[in-house]
Amino acid sequence: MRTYGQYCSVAKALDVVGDRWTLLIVRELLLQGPCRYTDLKSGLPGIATNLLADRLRELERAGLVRREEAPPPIATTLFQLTDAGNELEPVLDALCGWGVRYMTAPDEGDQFRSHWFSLPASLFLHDRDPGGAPVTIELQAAGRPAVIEVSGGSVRTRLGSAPAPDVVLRGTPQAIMATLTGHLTVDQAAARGLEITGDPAVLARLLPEPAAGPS
Amino acid sequence: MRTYGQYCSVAKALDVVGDRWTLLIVRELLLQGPCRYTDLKSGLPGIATNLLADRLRELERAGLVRREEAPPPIATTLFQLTDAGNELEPVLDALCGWGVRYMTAPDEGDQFRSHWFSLPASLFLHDRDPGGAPVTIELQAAGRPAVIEVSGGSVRTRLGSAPAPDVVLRGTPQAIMATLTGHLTVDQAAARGLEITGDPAVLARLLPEPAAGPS
DNA sequence: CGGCATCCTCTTTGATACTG
DNA sequence: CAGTATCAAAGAGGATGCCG
Repeated sequence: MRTYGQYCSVAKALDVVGDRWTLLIVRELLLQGPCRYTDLKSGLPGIATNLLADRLRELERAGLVRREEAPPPIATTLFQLTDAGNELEPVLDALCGWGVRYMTAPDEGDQFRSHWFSLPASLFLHDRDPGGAPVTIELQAAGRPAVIEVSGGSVRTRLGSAPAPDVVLRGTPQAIMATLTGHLTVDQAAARGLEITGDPAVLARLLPEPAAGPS
Repeated sequence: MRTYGQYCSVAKALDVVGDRWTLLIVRELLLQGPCRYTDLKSGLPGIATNLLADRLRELERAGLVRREEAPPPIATTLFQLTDAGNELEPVLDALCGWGVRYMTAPDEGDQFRSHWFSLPASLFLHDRDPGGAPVTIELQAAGRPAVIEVSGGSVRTRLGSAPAPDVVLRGTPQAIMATLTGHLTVDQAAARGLEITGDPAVLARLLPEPAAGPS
């Protein structure tokens, strides 16, 4: 394990989570909760299997990940974050917030997974009416649908469908992302192909004030 | 430039700043302001010079760093962060906050620079009496002294000495770090060799509530 | 299938030396 | 001062094999 050899908090943090893929593995475990090896691999398109195994071992040694042998009938290994691992969430949030500037059009060949909407959703959506009735928004992009559930002022996202969502957003990951992050207004997004059905007031309650310039 | 190929804000951020040394270079430019190549190298003990040159080029191409040829009489190149670069501060803050858990004893051979106190200082010190008189605290560890300046509720740190500091902390980087982050109370730190001179009330005004367990 | 380990190639890094 | 050049070592990526 190569370290920076600097007595600095940032350098020490990067000694532990600065290796390639490491923070993305933490992202998966944060967003998905306890995961099987195969779940991790499919949530991390592009990772080499030996690298995933290596990193999981390192994360375990560092005390960020705990490995649990689920008993039969499950009979599989589950990987989950420890407290120290969960406490990386502010780091992921900050990176997510800084990285949205690059979330314009996907690059050629970019992969996408619906649960990746979770971080931007909780980072950018805020309930302006925390006492109001709970609402759900279904997101339909490539792959599986996702649901944003808002209640009591908290915003949570999970994979799956809602029985009767208040709003459905259907379109490319890019269009949905731009709407969630406030990069496009609802009208602008609709004009670019985002299908919006349901109650517009729910979106007005949650979406951030859109930024100045369009695009 | 190797990318993760994932349409996710975190992955896109790491595509840009995820390489080894990159975030530490940003740290230096954030803490030190515009820097000469040599200043950067001495603030990044352990970096290979070709790697520093490579990274600076990449950071410039990515629009995080601007290179400026200072005219004579200075006649040197200055590297400074652009707005996009400066906006990485929340990422550095989050990493710093998460990394303090590893700031126990320095590892064998760890290097230290006094300006590295800046991040923990602004992260952990808070002025409980923002209307009170401005105060300064001088930190004397290895290398050059540093000064924490508190006024109008803001906490700033710079290299150098204060003419008449309200408090002087003198000791190992570890002892000072533990005190600033609230890992040790003033009394505990003093018992472990930290020399504290000046007005104790100033520290009480600024230091965080110390955590439960000692060490 | 789930959870890796091995083998091989290619790229990145680190250390050192040298230059305008 | 601000890098470039060189080279060995480490790490990443990809394919495939193995074992319960």
